[in-house]
Amino acid sequence: MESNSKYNPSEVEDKWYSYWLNHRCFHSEPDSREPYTIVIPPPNVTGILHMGHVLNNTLNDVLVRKARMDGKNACWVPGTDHASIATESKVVARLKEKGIKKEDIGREKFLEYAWEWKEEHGGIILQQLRKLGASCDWDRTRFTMEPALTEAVISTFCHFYRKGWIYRGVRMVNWDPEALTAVSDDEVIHKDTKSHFYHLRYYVSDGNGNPTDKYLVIATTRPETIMADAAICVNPADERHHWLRGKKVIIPLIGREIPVIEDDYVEMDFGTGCLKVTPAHDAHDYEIGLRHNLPVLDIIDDHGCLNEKATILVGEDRFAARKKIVRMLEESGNLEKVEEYTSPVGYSERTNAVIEPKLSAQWFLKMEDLAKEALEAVESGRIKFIPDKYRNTYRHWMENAHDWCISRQLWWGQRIPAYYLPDGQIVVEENPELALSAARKLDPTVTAETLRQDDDVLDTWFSSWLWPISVFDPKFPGHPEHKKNRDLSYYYPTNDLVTGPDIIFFWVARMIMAGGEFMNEVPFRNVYFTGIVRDKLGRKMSKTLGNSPNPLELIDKYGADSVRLGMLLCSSAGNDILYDESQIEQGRNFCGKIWNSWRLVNGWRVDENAVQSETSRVAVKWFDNLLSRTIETVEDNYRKFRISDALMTIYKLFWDDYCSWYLELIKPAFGEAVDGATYEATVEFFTKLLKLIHPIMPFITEELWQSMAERRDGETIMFERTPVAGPYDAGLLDEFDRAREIIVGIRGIRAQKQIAPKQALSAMIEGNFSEELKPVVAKSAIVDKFLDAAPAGASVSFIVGTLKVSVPLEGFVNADEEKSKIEAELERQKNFLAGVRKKLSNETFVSHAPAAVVENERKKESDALARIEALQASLSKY
RNA sequence: GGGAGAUUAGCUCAGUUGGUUCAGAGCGUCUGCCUUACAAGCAGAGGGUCGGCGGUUCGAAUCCGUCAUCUCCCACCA
Repeated sequence: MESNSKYNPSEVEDKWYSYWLNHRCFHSEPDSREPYTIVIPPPNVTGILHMGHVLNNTLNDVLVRKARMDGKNACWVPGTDHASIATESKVVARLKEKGIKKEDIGREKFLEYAWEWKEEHGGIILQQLRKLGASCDWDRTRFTMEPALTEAVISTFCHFYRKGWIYRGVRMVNWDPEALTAVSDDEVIHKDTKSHFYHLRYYVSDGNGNPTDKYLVIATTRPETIMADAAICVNPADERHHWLRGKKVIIPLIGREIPVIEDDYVEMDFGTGCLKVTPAHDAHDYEIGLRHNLPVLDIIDDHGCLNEKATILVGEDRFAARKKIVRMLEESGNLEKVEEYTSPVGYSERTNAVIEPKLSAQWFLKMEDLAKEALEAVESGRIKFIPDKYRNTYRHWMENAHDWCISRQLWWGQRIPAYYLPDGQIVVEENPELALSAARKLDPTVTAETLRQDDDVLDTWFSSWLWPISVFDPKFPGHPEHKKNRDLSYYYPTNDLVTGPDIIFFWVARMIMAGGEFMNEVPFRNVYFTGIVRDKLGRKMSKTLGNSPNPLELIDKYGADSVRLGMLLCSSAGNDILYDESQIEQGRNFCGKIWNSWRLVNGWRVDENAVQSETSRVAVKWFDNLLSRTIETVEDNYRKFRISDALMTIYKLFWDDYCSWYLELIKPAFGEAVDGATYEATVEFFTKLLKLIHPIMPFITEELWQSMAERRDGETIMFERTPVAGPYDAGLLDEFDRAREIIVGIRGIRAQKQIAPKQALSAMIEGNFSEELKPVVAKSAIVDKFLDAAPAGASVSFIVGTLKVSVPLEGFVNADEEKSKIEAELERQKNFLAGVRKKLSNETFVSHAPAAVVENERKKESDALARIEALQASLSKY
């Protein structure tokens, strides 16, 4: 086989991905094996791949490929999320380009456009994931808004409605008076805005609706809302206002009486300590209104203009009204003063209009019971969070869970299956036909035309919380048949979920709830939380900063394996990832190293009759033991989800131990052949290394594995078994480490004294050093002779553990220099000894510390003494 | 304002229940090498009183207190 001197990922990656697809290597069907299941966190259907996806899906793929090689029936279900808000705004923007407003074309036509857009651009991200090497079972690809899943979602709504957990309630929404729609909290941008703080006098009523000469002062930024005031509120602990208890005050200009109430919400040292309560136009005020049973008076219409309930300035825009009313208040003597004031004001992301808090009817799902069970699932350890710290966050939220507002004022999504009779009664049914017949039972005159379906759609999370269930069985999850579903009963619960901590409540918690409600079983065992990918300056990646690289360009430039490795290198669980292209370069370098290490071995001439050298024999034995120990470490890393540690462990094994030490030891001299035994061992080691790193670097490992031998069509490294750790001799590994230290020491002397690498040296090793490893030292450090007795001339010596290594260097050594070096080392050792002895002479230490610790101190003492003796012997020569 | 977490080498991070020869890794840095797999490489070297102060302990990077700085989540203040 001929191999290029450089690894070229672009030639290799598409070839093997097609090969895997053609042989359906990613496809899974239930069988007798243990399943290993992951469902993808579904990316937005119109999304494109960014670095966060790369991180998340690389981790998913590593876990899936590892499980597959562990012999499990691995299944990774891909799919996309309809993402109602994000997708709808994209479609709206696209229509806007054509000069079309969504209100003008109506719901049905809009949805046609939206589906068109989805068919055209949807799922691009799934294509992009293939470039990364993701081993998803593409036959199982799902979409949260596909008909079957939509049915499940609708049935789920009906289920909870019938259970009495879904109710209609009033809530403050962010109203965009220009777009005439409610927008989500995420779409509101808070900007510090200069405005004014108006101090207004409210005169106390005499009890008959007439003002007295006493008054209180409130401070407000929105004087145009005073007509909607329902009360004045003060803090009960605020003695300045106790005289107002039980009093009523009169709203300026309109003369309406409102009570003075007390509530802890009011800050005593903010403003004047008096708050005007306007339940219809402020979320907090609404809450206070509920507590004190205040009336709600809505004086602003959908366009942001005052309506007839305001009684004055009717029809005026809210900002125009503000200017006018200030003048009116000034004229009436109610305006005490005006302050400059800067406060955060919410603006619509889409229209930049100032958001108006507006009360509207919304649908809610009761969280109490669901949250309780979902909390227990994590507290009991049935679900593990990695890292564990997120349990606190989760607990805090679950103990304070508000009811879930599940309605959204959008069109792209699953429409709420609630139907209104003309008289306002509501029926909730799975489809319009059922709804009509249910409605007719209440009112026989109802027709399909007069029965009106709710305009809102369901929150996207109301479909994605079913994801781990519905990808396997899209029937309504509460359906009695669903437990018989072969896929669902085999694959559910899934094993691991990899996701970001930002959606722990939106998604993770709710999947746990749905699992508990419908399956009586958690949806996954482990949740691995990734960090957020940031640039190397720690900034979030964003389009506006332009600091987000295009993953596809990176894959093009460096190869998918390099990108995967680069991402994993810096990704300990739960920590933010500071991405830097140099990490991907490191991945590319590693690919080169792997590639070239095989070129070396593959280029050797093998002589089956040659006798294995002692060096090679020891090297093979050592690496075999090391491989076993390292595999054990790697398995442990995987068990603890320490993926970057697993990677680093293999990386060092491959590069340092295998390439730099092992291959250099067994490398035949120029022109010579390698013996058969060594060659076979080396090929086996290399094969194991490829398998170990395959889950992380699937492409290069497949390419090399395929090229190493004749493979049958359809064979793949993907289905090879993870190498297993055999027993190993820890003593041998330790002794080899000592040999390495000796070698590094001698090389260091060589570098320091500028002795040519090829010039052989002799050395004396004093102490108990394995005879077996002397050939290793000889070869790696270019030592041609081991001396038994101290040489007469000048030499340089150093200490490794309890061994003393001396290298005779007549002619290279400055005696004074060496002497002072030894003296310095002697001094250091004496200080060390003194420290150890101080500890040992401390009676409390000896009596309190465990015996093993004391014993170790004694060992330190005797070792130090031995070293001191050796150093003094060297010194005596000078 | 409430909550959570962090601070260890120039950078990014490990450091498992306090105790294994004066704290580890990767990258970067410095020095020397075109040594017949790889200069995207090889060999070698330097680099930290573990954020400050105080405490517990025979013993603290590790436990407690406190201060400082940073990050994230939630609420954003009439």
